[in-house]
Amino acid sequence: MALRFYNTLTQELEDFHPLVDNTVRMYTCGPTVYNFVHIGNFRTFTFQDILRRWLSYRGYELNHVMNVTDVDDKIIINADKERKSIEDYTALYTKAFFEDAAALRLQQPEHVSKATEHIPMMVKAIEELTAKGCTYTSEGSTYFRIGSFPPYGKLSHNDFSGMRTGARVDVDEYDKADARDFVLWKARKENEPAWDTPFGEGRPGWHIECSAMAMHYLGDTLDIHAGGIDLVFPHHENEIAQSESITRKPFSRFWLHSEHLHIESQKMSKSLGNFYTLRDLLDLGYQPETIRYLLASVPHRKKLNFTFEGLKAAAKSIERLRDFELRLASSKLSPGRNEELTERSEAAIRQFEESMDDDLNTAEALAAVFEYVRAMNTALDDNLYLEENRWESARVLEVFDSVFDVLKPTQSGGELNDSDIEAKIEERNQARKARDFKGADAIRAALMEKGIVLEDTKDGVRWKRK
RNA sequence: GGCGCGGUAGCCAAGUGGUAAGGCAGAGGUCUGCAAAACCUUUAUUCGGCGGUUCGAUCCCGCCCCGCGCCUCCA
Repeated sequence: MALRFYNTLTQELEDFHPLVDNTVRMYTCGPTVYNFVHIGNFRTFTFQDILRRWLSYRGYELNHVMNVTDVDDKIIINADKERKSIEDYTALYTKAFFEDAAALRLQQPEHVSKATEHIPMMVKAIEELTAKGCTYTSEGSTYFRIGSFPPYGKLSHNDFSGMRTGARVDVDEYDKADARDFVLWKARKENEPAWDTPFGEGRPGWHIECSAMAMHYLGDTLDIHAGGIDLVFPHHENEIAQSESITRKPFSRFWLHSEHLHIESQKMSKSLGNFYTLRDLLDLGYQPETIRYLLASVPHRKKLNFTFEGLKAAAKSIERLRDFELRLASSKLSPGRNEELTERSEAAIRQFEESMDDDLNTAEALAAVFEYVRAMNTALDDNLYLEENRWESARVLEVFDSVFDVLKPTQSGGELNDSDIEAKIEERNQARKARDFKGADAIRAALMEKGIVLEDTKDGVRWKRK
């Protein structure tokens, strides 16, 4: 089965191929850096990371642009409250965002583009729109005239004809000709950052930022545009209106949207106050990869209900896979190859690939891995697993981890280094040999105290960090 | 009201017109000096409700109930 994605634009699953050569031109809406982003936001960024990794796995080159919105209403208000400059204020949260993203093992897009560094591209885009008669000005601000773009609503599948009015409608503090119109350029206000342009001093509206930067780096037509589902309307709809009005070409071939992270059956959001940041969860003692696993384990088009029970389950799931990895590495195996297991390994990879190809069905892909692990454990128990099968299983885990990236522990730390631990274990083995179980148990307990778990197996003692 | 998504075991959740993946938790077992850990087995006659289509529906259609999202900023 070919790689396919559900496209919000067509509301269908479609086979995916890049338009030009082997490179996927992709744009994703990044954070607005007015605060710490929460793990609901990171669900979307984790989805985008899984998408990236799977496209890479499938042999495509990536040209991925993510914006950072570093000038907007909230930023201006918050920075003012804290009496910081916009630059200092956004620098803080931009840094925090990328630290958190790194902790979650999110790959960096090829281009991270800050809005404030791309004002000329936005100005050019607005001028082009004006030349095409798609704009008007009102009280110093420039607006996009929705009436000039008949397909408006094609992404969100909304029919806006009922809202079409000739009357002037006052919405917010701006004066628009039509309720649907949106601002391209906001007139300068007192104490706000502003850029001088042919159409007046001011700052960009949110939507033009993404259109301008996407087209600047990726050309007229993108292969994929992705973001959270709440951006479908109006943000992505507006991007289409702007870009396609300029180019008269499709702005993006595929639109991929991820569902929300819920908490107690409600959208996790800043405004509801029901959110956790990554830092919150790390402070509670959870590992970043546990959160990554949880966010990645449910397919992106499904709502995911966040619970601490779910988080603990994620941690245990990772542990099960790491235990298998450790068992593989530490088992004494007879020489040879079990062909049946070889086939089983190939089948596992095939199932994993087919699941991921199917609109990134991570839940099904995980099932393939866990079924495989159980089968191999059983074979190990029954001494049917042979030396030559070892690398095949390693390959299965490698494929899995090239996407999920959770097997390597984040903390290699702890007070004891490996050789200290090995020495203690040897000490305990001597005590056991001498039937000094009290002494042996004391060593075991001391290690346990430091987070080192010992397992007595038929192949000797195995240990891991808890 | 319009548009969109969903309701599957205690929890998180796949999935298919032919009789329910996987993970966690629970129960049993194996291993062990004991333990822990690990591993194995097991757990839904049933997929929100009612009709319909069909030889057969959890999966298709209709209606209803419930939850969520967007329609203003929002991942």
